[in-house]
Amino acid sequence: MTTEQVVRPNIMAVLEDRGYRSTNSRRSIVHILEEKGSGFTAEEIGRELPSVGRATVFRTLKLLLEIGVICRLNLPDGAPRYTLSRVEHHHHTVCVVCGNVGEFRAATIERMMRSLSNEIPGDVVGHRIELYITCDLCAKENTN
Amino acid sequence: MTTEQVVRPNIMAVLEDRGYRSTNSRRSIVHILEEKGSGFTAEEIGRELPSVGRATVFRTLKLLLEIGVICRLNLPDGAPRYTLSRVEHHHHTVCVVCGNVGEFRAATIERMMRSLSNEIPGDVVGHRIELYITCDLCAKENTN
DNA sequence: TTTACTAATGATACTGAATCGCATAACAAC
DNA sequence: GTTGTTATGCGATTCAGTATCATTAGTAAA
Repeated sequence: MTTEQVVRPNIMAVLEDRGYRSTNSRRSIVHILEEKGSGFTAEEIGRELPSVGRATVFRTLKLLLEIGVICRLNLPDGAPRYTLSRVEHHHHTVCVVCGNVGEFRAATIERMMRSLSNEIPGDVVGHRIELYITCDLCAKENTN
Repeated sequence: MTTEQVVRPNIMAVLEDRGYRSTNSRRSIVHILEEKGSGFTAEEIGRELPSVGRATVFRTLKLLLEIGVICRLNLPDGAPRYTLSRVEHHHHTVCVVCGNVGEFRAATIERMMRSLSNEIPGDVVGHRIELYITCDLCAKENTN
């Protein structure tokens, strides 16, 4: 399994490379994302940037999703949460207590998913795995 | 892997056993669910039952979710879809073309998830797996 | 460094899914 | 039937996300 931090590409550079403009709003949104890192909602970002329009927040998140630098997590309840995506293909751990989101990768899972393809009626084109956990921090707080 | 149909409990009986009333609206909603079986949205049900109030459709689906006879599937886009849940613990296949939802169970997955627990920081309390596929029907239509 | 083009923005209105509050209706037990 | 309570339908409301559109601000070229 791999949980190490991977050097994150300069997000604004990625945007510009794709022909998108480097604007004030985008820079400040990206800045917040890099601060927060994981598990933020669109609303949270809007709240921290009152000068940036609601629509722009959503537009920017959509853009970042498309170019793959963040990913959206549809938890069973509540608004979708976004996470900076550190590694190419990965899955998420979600703490059921505090809602914090982590990333992990496990080669064994990928191998197994590929072997499942033979047993599923149809062509498997992708998969998504979420692990629900109580994170170490929340576990500790509970025992105190 | 297990894909066989399992005898489904009488949903209305389950409701009544828990002290909920057997009402007209609930009966007709449950009836539709049993007809459709998988991959329906709340809106679809409401459309087929114009005499039943919107709120009641949502209330009933929520109730059925709570008692575990259906499950909700949050696909990356569009409204959540519901499926009758045939077996206790299972996962879903979603056709990326037609949106049809299937169920599967694989002991190997469960074993692996359990072994993953040792490598994840925190206590794993549950998991959710979705396989994205193109189903046989859609694959066939494409080649024609 | 101006000019000119066009992408991006913010404000606002709007959509669509889901929930809330409430007066009324329907159920279950007697 | 009578009664107490649960469930309902309606309409208003919330909340995430999108569409529209006039205006602004990047960008590249003159």
